[in-house]
Amino acid sequence: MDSSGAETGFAAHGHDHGKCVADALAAAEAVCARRNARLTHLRRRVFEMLWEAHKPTRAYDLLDRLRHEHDGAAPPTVYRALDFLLEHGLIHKLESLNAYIGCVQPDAPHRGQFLICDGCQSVAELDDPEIARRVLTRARDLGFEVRHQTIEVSGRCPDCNEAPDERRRDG
Amino acid sequence: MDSSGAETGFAAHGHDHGKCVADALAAAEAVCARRNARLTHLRRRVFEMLWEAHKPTRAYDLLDRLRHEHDGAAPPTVYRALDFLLEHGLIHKLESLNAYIGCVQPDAPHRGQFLICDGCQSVAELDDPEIARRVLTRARDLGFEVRHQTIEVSGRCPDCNEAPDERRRDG
DNA sequence: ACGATTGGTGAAACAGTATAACATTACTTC
DNA sequence: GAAGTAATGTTATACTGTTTCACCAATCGT
Repeated sequence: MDSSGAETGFAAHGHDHGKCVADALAAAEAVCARRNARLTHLRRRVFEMLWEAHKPTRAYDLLDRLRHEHDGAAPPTVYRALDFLLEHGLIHKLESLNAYIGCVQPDAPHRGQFLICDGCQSVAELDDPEIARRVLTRARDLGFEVRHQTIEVSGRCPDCNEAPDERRRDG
Repeated sequence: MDSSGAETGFAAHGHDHGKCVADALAAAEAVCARRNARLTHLRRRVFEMLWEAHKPTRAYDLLDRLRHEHDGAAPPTVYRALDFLLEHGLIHKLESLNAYIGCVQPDAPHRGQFLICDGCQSVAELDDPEIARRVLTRARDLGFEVRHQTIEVSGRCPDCNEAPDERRRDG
C-alpha cells in the first residue's frame, strides 16, 4: 500500500517513485495495445510527465517541460496528447483545478472520486462504488440518465492536517 | 413542485419564472440582511441575470449583458460580483462548465450535487445528505479533512431523454 | 461635522486555459 | 508505391480569470 502509489489513498513520502512511474507506463501500454491505440512518443512523454509529477499538473506546465525536449511544442501539442489520454481513461482531468493527473486504474474505465489536498496538492483517487451508486440512484429517481460523474473533494490530507502550516510535501 | 423552480429537481417548462426570480431575490436579500452583507446594485443585477437565465451561465455572457446597461463593465466587475455571491452561498460555480448558477437553497450553506443535462443545459440541484455523508466518511477513513465537495453529474434530463435529438428546451 | 478607515467600483493590463484552421509528415493498407 | 488515415506542426485566436492602482462612498470614532 505504501510502495506503488498505484492504489487508492495517498502515496507515502518515500514510495519507490521510479517503479510507480514504470508500472503506470506498463499499464498504459497494455491498455493501448489491447485497443490498437497508438501511444506515440509525444503521448507517452506527456503521460510520463504526469506520473513523474505525481500531482495535478496544468497543461501549460506540461507544455513548458515539453518545450525543453521538443522545440515545436505548442498548446495543441499538449492538449491533443491530453485528449488522447483522457479518451482512453489513462489520466483524469480535475475540473476544480484545471489540471490533469494519472489514473491509478487505467484497466477499467471509471469515474473516480478525488480527494485533493489544499496544503500539498497531493491527490488520492477513490473508487467507491457506493458513492457512485448512490449518485446514480438519485439521478435515476429524477429520470436523469447519467453519462459522467465529476466528484472532487478539497481539504487537507493527513500529513498537512498534522502540521497545518509548516510541512509541505512537494517531492 | 412544478411552479417555483426553487426546489430540487428539474424546473417544469411552463413554471412561473417571474415568481421564481422574485423569490430567489427575496431569499438573497434576506440572507444578506441577516449577515450585514451589502447586496449592491451590481451584485443584485448579476444575481438576477443568473436566475433569469435559469441555466448555467458563463462569466463573459454575464459581462456582455451587463455592458448593455452599464458602460464601464469589465471582467473584474462581474468576477467581483460572482465572488461575493459565491462567498455567501447565493450561487454555485459549476466547475465542469466554468459556469455559474443560482442556488436553490441559499438559507443553509451547503455543497450541492448537480445534474447537468448535455442536451438542454438545464440543471437540477440535489441536496442528498447520504451522498455527502458517504463522501465524508470515506475521506475521513483516509484521514482526510473535507473542506468542500464538488459533485457534478452530466447526462440527459428526462425531457431530452424522451426526444434524444429533436427537442431543445431553451426558454 | 471631521477625518480616518473600510469596502466597493472603474479602468487597464496581463496571465492562464483551450480551440480553430490549415499545412505537413508519418503510418497503414492494399 | 499510391491512396487514405492518423498524428503532428504552426499560427492565430478565443475564452476564462487575476493583478494592480486609482477613486469614490459609506461607516465609525471622536
